[in-house]
Amino acid sequence: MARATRKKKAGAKPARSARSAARTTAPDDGRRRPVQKRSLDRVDAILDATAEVLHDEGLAAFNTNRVAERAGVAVGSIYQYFPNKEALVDALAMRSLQRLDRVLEEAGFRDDVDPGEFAGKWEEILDRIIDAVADFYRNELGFRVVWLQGPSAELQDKDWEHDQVLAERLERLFAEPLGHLGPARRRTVATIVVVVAGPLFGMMVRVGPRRSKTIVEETRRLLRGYLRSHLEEGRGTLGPSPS
Amino acid sequence: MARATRKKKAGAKPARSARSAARTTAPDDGRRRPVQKRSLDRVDAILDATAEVLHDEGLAAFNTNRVAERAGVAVGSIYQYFPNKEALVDALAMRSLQRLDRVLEEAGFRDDVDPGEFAGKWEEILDRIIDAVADFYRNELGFRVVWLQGPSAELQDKDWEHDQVLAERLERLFAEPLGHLGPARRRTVATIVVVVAGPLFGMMVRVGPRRSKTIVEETRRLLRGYLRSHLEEGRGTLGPSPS
Amino acid sequence: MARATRKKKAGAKPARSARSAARTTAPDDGRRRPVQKRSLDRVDAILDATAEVLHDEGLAAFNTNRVAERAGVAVGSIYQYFPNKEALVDALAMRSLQRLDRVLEEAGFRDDVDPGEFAGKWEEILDRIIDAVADFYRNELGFRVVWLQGPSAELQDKDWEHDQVLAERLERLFAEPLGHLGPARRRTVATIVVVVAGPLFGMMVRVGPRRSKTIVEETRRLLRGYLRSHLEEGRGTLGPSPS
Amino acid sequence: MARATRKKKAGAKPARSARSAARTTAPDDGRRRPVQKRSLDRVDAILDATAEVLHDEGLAAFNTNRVAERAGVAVGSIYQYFPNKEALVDALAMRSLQRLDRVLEEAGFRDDVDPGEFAGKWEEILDRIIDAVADFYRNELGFRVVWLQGPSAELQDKDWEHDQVLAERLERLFAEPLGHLGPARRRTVATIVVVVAGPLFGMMVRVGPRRSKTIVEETRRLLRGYLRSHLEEGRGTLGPSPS
DNA sequence: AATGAATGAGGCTTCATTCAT
DNA sequence: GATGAATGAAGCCTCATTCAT
Repeated sequence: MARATRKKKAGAKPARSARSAARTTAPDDGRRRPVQKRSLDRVDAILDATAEVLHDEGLAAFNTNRVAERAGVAVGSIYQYFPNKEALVDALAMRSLQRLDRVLEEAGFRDDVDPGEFAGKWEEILDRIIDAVADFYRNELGFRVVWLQGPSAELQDKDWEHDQVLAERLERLFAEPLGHLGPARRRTVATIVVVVAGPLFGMMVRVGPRRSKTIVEETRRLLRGYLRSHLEEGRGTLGPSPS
Repeated sequence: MARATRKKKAGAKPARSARSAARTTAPDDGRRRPVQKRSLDRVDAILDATAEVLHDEGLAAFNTNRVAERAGVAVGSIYQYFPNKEALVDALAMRSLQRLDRVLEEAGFRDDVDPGEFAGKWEEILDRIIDAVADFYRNELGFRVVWLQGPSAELQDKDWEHDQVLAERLERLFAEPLGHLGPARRRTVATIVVVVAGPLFGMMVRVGPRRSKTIVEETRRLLRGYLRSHLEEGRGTLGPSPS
Repeated sequence: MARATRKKKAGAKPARSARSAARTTAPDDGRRRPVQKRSLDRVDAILDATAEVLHDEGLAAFNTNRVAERAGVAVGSIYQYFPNKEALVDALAMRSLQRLDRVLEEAGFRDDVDPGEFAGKWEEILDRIIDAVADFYRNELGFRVVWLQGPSAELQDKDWEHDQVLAERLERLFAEPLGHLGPARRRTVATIVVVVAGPLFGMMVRVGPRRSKTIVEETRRLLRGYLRSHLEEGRGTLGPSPS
Repeated sequence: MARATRKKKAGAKPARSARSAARTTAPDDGRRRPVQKRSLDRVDAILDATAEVLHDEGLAAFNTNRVAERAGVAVGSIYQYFPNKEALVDALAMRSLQRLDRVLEEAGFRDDVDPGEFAGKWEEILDRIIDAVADFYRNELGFRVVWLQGPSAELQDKDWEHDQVLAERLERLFAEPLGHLGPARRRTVATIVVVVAGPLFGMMVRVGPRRSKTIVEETRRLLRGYLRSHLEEGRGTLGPSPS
């Protein structure tokens, strides 16, 4: 959940937590509502405004006054919840990351899944993930904006950490079928899958819907193929040929 | 998602690592000019300083006075050659891109190559490219800094355009063997190869040399596998199995 | 020139040393109220907090929120009792001044003393005053803080006025033995005694207890000597020599 | 001499030193010119403006924009020479202190004076000092303003240090005739003389010229008397009686 | 052409004060 | 009365850009 990053000297009154991460992706009623509506509380409003400003006007035009204006609050209110300008971007990033996690989990990429079970249907899950994340990239304004535009060194670290978490999860789920690779290589393989996916989703957003569809298919092929090549090697010389 | 990680903060003028990639590798005309040195003219010095400041101190600390100081010139001199601050980053980006092009061409990824000939030895060329670009990423400070760190919207456009150029070239070289794909899809496939390569090279730089080697191998496998899967499909049911 | 030295910076809630000097020493009415405690009512709590903040964190860090926090009340409550920030410092100053007056009166420096009687034992009373005031300076946090640190122009006026009141009282008590001086000069002499005493008390607080004792003695000598020189002049050529 | 206090990160280009401390007090031509004229260079102009603002509008109204305005320079120029607002006050204080030193030295209170010689004419020198310093207090705008109005904790430390320096000098000059006091007590006596003088000079400035004259006389009497009382004690039981 | 001091608009942040609860 | 979140004016400081030397 979005939560102000605070470093103030004195008594920290943590911000009213902004939750409702799922809201974003829940196909409430069939009609996809414009995500990023007027938020429930001020923190969300401020983060939404941050995303909007970054997206609409760019990093250069991103300043506290602009954000306050867009959020419909006074500048001072920003500092009630965030220690400084940078914290805004950080918090937005974290909120997006957590929303992404939610999306991934709903798509079946979860820690609590039985690895054996997962191995049997990973291709199906991969498909669902691709669709869900593509959707997420399209709708979560903050995500594109922060991660593709102006990540600070700290954010890049956070991003890398998050990638590692996802890679670990992937690794765990494939631990057995990829057992023939050493743990180090297995980890690298998992990381590559995670890392490579990013720009592909980015492409999907950038291009029109028609081409986007093609990219989804190619992403599927690329990732499936890569994983399969490793899985088959583990299974012996002869595996079933891919469709 | 993953991008380059940067950590250093201030001071510590690191080995002025910008090494004029183009010149370095091109024994242009017999007369070897002093390579690996402080740049020959002011513009280069300024761009080198730009890269250094961005790399060592981050986007936030990047300003004209800092650059002038690092470059050993007066602020005013910057404005002799560049209309404004942004132009510095743009120029650095373009210089890096040109150097990358040079590296790619030297590795055999050229427009003037005969497509037929290329088809026969593409895997070998791909390997050479991977090695060469990995090297480039490691050594060209400006490249990492600008492209992996804080690309503005404009730069992202430039980056995308450059990717398109490379994708077109790739597409042309593979025009015949990938003929069974429509031109649109063929273009997408080529673009994906180009786009996906970026973060992989980024990883190579980020991690230690040992793991970097593994990533190179996996990159090879990923890209070869992807291209091969398309190539084989075009060749009929049975293609020669890969080594 | 010399003024109180302050060093501490943040945190470290020191023993809430404000001790309601007036109450402390005045067994007002038989009912002993809890002394040396957190102040009894909000106004006192707020003024105590004002003194603490000024003392511990300095004038720059002195603000209404900080005071409210330290006092354990809401900012709004400050405005229940004080019209604005400045009024806090003013009120603290006045409270300290009143406490000082009380101390002086207890030491025998009173308006209701008979001048004749006073003339006979002024040296003894002066000694008592010096001891009592030195004590007061040491214990009354607010006093040091406000008067020795950053008195505004207005406060300086108040200080000056208070000095005048004390000087008048001194003048009245010495009216007869100093009759040979004109009233104007008599007034100046009295003022000088009062004004000069301030920094001497300041020194006593600043230095260690050993040196403080020496300063007390020298202060005694300085003031006694000064007053005596005028008194003797009035008494004719030959006065009894001092011990 | 006034000199910008700089703490900048990078290459410190010390400000154009502002000298001409003496100018202030030199009775050039009999007519006392309004001291604090338009200064010779920017640093002096800025410090003069600082003094003026502090004096005319008070500490509360003292802000960088106001100073820049008064000095007739851009805000940015202040930061060319001073790291921050506080440094302005510090520098002003130091400039004044150094001018005071100059005045004291011209009045004969110097380190290079022979102690024996000094002992013979100390009363005369004391008179000259009192006159000169009284003059200085009256004319050196910055001095009154900084030392009597808003000294920060740091400034108070500096002030105390300066007092110590003067006290040491005094002690040295009186080393022999006050030999009967231990060094510690001798030091205290000297310090008291220095410390007590401050508020007396302050008074001289505050009151009208008539009363000021009286205060000068009383100051003379107070300090002479105090020093004499110690000197005579050292000289045996019977010393020549003072005039 | 080179220099770098000067400029001043603009951005970040603080904090006195208000006022709805 | 008490509370403390909200407000937004005001102040500090930075830094892109100019221009006299």
